[in-house]
Order: sequence, then C-alpha cells, then structure tokens
Amino acid sequence: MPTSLRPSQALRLWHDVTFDLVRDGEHDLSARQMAVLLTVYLEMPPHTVRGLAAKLGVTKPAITRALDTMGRLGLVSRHRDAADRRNVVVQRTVAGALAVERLGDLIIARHKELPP
Amino acid sequence: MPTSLRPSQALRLWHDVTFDLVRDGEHDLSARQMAVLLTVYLEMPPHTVRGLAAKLGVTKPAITRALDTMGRLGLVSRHRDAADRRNVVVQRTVAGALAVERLGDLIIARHKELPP
DNA sequence: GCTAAATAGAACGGTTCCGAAACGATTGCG
DNA sequence: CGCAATCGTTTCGGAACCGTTCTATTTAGC
Repeated sequence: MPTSLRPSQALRLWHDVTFDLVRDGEHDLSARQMAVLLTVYLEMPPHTVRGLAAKLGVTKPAITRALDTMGRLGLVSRHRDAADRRNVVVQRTVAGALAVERLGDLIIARHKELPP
Repeated sequence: MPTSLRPSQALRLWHDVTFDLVRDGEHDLSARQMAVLLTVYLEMPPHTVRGLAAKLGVTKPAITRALDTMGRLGLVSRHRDAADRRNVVVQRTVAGALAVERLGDLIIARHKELPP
C-alpha cells in the first residue's frame, strides 16, 4: 500500500486528472460509462449487462446505452454467449485497453506531480 | 510526494472511487461539473464564468449551466462583483465544502485499501 | 456624452441520457 | 410440449446538456 494521501493531495489529484479529461476532451465519458469501462477492464470476466447493472446499482437500459456509446467509440465489444444465448458478454478491445492504459498513465503522472 | 503509484493501483483507485460515486448516486455530476467544482474549491479565487470557461476550454454557456445545476444543488453560489458589475464571482458554500470534503475522504479511504 | 468592447445570461434546435414499461428471444421447469 | 422466468434491447415521454447565436448590462476609450 502506498503512503497515505492527505486530503488536499487526494482532491488535488482528482481535480488534476478530471481537469485533463475535460480539457483534452477525448473520451467525454460520463461517470457511469467510466465505471463500466474500468469494471470491464479491471475485474474478472465474464461481464453481462445484468451483472454490471446489479453491481453499479443502475437499470439495465442504462448499461445497454453505455455499451452502445462505448461500442461506437470502439472501447468494448459485445458478443452473444454461446452457452446461454440470452446473455451478452462484454469483451475488451485493443482500443479500450489503450484508453485505459492512457488513463493510468495520466493518473500516475498527476500523482507524481503532487506537492509534498 | 507520496510513493509512486503503479498502473494497476492507479486504475484500481480510479475505478473504486468512480464506482462509489455512481453507486451512491449522491452527486451525479458530469466530468465538467466535477472539474468546475474542484477548481472553485481548490484554486485561488476569484472565479468568474469567463475564467473558468477559458481554463477548462469550454464555452461560457456551458459554465453557466454547470453553475446553474450546482447552484440548484447548493454546491456553489454566484454573486455580482461589486467592483466590475459585469463579472459574476463564484463562491463556495458550506454544502459544497462538505461535498468536496466527503470526496476527499472517499479517495483517501479507497487509496488506503489499495493492494500492495 | 457616445460609441465600442466585454461580460453573463437567455433562446433555440439538436443530441443524449434517464427510468418505466413493453417486447422478442431464449431457457428451464413441470 | 407448454408455460413461466430470464435476459438484453427497444420504445416512450421527459429532462439535461451541448454549441451557436443573440440580448442586456456594464465598463472603457475617445
């Protein structure tokens, strides 16, 4: 575990990274979309619409729409589950992995710049 | 400066905090609104609509609307500048300070929980 | 004083997102 | 087989937000 963040550092970090995301305007993802994206890329698959909706505490159509948007951006892809064809599994993409990786780099860079 | 975050830790932190924000659903602020809120509470006043728009690289009406929403939520307040009555200065509120403080606590808590 | 510049906000049309409800497709169970 | 349950999606009306454009107010310069 890293050394503890102080409140001013924590907020400064959040501000700086959010600021970069808005300023660069690449993603323009809502908080929900960001939560879905990171859940898909950080947690163990498989990820279904229902599972994501339950985990995030939102409705299924909200997940469907988030996946629509992120699919349009190439950040995730959807695939029918062959075993149970009612299910849709959300899969990672190269572009999505790159975007997540860039976000990680951004957080780390801003974290390094934090005042002591 | 805290010890450096590793990529997996940085992304895990971002995921966990975003997840909490979505799950608890208290704020429901967009990335822009979050950037405005944290800028107002972290950077040196005074904050004008024009200044915030220039800093974030968005249009003035976008800032006006963000301030409308956040004012409705009681997170900020607006006042005409007495010196130059064309300007509106954005001021902090008790509720806003509390919300920002809670966000800081959330980030710190999630940061503490990060795997080594 | 009078005009020009600056500032915030309002109006407008288009886009996106929301939750609730309804719907088709699929599966499991009796 | 038949019927209920499950799953993802679509539809619907409403709300929020976007950028552009325009307006009202105020200030600065001549």
